[in-house]
Amino acid sequence: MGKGDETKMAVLDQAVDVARRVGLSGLTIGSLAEQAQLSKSGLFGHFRSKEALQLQILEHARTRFEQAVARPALHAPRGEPRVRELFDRWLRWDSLPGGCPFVAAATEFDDQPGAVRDRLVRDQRDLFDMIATVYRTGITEGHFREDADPDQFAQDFYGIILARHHTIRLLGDPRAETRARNAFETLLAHARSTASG
Amino acid sequence: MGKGDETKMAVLDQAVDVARRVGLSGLTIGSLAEQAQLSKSGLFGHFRSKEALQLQILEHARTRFEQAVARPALHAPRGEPRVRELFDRWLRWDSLPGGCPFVAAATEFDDQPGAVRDRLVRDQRDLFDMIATVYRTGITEGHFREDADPDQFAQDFYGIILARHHTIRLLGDPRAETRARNAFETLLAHARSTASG
DNA sequence: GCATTTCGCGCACGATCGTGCTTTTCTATC
DNA sequence: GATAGAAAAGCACGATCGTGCGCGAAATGC
Repeated sequence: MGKGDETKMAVLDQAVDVARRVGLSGLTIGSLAEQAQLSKSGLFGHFRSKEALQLQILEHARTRFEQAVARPALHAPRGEPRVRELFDRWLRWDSLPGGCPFVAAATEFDDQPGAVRDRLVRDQRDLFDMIATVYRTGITEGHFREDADPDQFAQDFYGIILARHHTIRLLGDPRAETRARNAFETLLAHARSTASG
Repeated sequence: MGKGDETKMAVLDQAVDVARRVGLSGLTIGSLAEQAQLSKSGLFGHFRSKEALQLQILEHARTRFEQAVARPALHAPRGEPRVRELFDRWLRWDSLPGGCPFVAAATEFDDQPGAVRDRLVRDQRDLFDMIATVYRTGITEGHFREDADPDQFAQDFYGIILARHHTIRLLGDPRAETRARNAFETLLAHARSTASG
């Protein structure tokens, strides 16, 4: 990896952190350059436009998410343990300073058509699919009821995370963490085959 | 109401709609003036700064929310019917073009200290308190279990709404609506005294 | 160790941002 | 219908936005 890619990666690393706090459009090239200790044009040279920068930030964030959440979760035993690991790691991911960058980006771009939104949609869809898939393996493992809808589970799963995200980040209520875990336990209990009804 | 307040209200009406789509900081005075068919300075004169404008947009949005969601819900019979009415109207509120403006503003400002954030925190807290209170009356009415935590219910309630918000607005998946209602029914079933365990 | 590519900086551009000041146009009151 | 006061427009400001060009410095390949 040459010098160029090296600084580019360093910039993207910081950019993802900034995007967590101010979002993808709140992020400005000037301020990002200042934080990276680069000139505005020096930084700009690595990306050919702001939109390209935003896209690469998303891509970089996705890589980080896969490293920190998705891939490790898949190393847990199939079924309920894997679902738990996924949830646990997701909460930690969202607990990093600024929260999950995808949540910020999603609310920013859900009404602004373009390449960024398209990319975001793809990522979000993959996220949902992953939850549903992990849940499905729990069904085949016999941990969960067979008559359950994995997509329903995915949306419920994500709702718990989102509610905690909002409650902690805006209200700063630390009990949101416990409530999220409570909700998750209830969700699991409802999904377990032994609790089927 | 003089001419001034009249146009001011008209501006705020449009501003809330714009804020639903682009948020409070995405909103620019120039574009808002253009949409309101006013000159930039003509519009600006009604508010003394952009922050003041943002605060008044929030205030206006809150008024609208109370008219469309909170107050009508309180006219429903105490207990479960009231909770249902609240949920139903909230979904309709979030289904207006651009979605709930508070969701957009919350993710925008949860990391930016200032008067806007303070105001937002107060509103969000009131929202949560309202859900919890409505739920509490359901306990005293004997509709819900007595050993339930109203704050837990509030967070779960809001999570269902948020998940639907994200899924519909970004992924455009119409099934999110049904899933949200399913989740709500499950939440209620779990809260009912007859389903206590 | 030199030649060549790459990288980063300085500078400048047009546009737009939020915000004031001054003037004109409209409203409301007598 | 004249007049005082409010409302809106016109215009300009400094700042910052994203973006381009050209040059020196640094890294890379032979």
